[in-house]
Amino acid sequence: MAGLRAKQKADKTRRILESATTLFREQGYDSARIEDIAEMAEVSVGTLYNYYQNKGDILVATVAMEVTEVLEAGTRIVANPPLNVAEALRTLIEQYYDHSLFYLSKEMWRTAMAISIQQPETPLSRRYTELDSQLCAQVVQLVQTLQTRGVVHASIDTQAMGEVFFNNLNAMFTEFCRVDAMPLEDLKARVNAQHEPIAALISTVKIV
Amino acid sequence: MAGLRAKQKADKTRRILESATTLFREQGYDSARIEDIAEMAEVSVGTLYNYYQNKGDILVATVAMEVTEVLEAGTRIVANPPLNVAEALRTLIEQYYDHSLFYLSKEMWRTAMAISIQQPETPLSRRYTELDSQLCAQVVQLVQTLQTRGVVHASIDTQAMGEVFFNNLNAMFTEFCRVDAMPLEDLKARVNAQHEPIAALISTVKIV
DNA sequence: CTTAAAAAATGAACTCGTTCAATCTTTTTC
DNA sequence: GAAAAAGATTGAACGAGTTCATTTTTTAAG
Repeated sequence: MAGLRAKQKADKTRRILESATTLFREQGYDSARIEDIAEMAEVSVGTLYNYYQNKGDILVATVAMEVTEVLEAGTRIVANPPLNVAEALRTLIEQYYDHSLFYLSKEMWRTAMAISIQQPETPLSRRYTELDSQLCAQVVQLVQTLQTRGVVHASIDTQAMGEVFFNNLNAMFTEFCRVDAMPLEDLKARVNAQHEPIAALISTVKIV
Repeated sequence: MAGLRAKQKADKTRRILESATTLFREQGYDSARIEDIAEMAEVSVGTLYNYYQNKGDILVATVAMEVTEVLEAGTRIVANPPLNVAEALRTLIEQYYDHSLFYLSKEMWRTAMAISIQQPETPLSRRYTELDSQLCAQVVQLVQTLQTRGVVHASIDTQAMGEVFFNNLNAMFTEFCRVDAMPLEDLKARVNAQHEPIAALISTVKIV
């Protein structure tokens, strides 16, 4: 039996991640004790620490899964975007936002963001930062594509423009997570209100 | 002696804050133990907890001091800004950035940001968020003033534009704090590269 | 000035994330 | 197939933030 250990390892990795995610959602990150996660995953506390460096890493692993899926869905939109700046931006961003609460609660997002800021040198925080860069690159790519297709003025610096759009949508998402009472629709409306006038500025298609 | 207690209280509050800030800077936030902070401030651990809710609150108190000073300095710039969009933005933002490392190290900023995201309901985190809003309002005010003075196109939505500028400068500052090796000058240059093309777009003064 | 009430200070005890020496299981070697 | 080597598991012990019943200090009342 060549892969016995490998199989057991994969199984335990999954069980720990699932148990943790369940408990994080049910009782919140802080209240979910490592001991409880280990018990639910049917491993000892020590074993859990052989699979994840620390409590935060378990959470960031879920985030990585989440962002990876969003990136993939985004690729399709960027490849063939609506030929209207405001609408294209809105489509991509709503895609991001709609997916964001699939695996993670607001509280889990807040904790993940906090960890990635506070300990930027841990492997999983590096991964988080890298995924963020990829999301940013995707927004830049969208603006670039729109320029190539002639709906964004040729004079526009697509790199600068895309980065600013991304930093804004990201900051607004952070605020959304901060305020438990804010619904997704408010977030979308507010970001759209910010981006629409700028989209009009850089668009070749003028609305009368 | 009417104000004996009040005087002692103020004195202890200050001593705790100073001791904590010193130790945070010297050994980093995590390594500075509450026990050591209490000892340096010449109070017991229990007393320290009568003055601050938890370790993070001591740090956020320092941040509040920092941001308050920056806001004040910003008021002067906004009242009488350079009559050139890119330059006005650059002046205000460099003011923010230059002051940012006066009381706090990058590591302290990271921790403070992490706390304010993760526990948004604590009183001092609310204060942090409020100060952030004020900074944002100041950037919006700058764009507004520039529009009133005729250097920003009348058609521009100054609220949206200011918010986007602020979210961007804030996101870039966060990244600056994440990367220990990044010098202040790089941060300024990068933000300027992002804002300059947008400034040109909204400016009435065209550069040939 | 004495005494009662209120406020503040104290530090031992508690919690929970994390570590690591000892033990057990799987794989490899001959 | 037995023995040795490598890998994985375990849970008691540790450290640091936080709490709270008790003690001490200050203020107010008579």
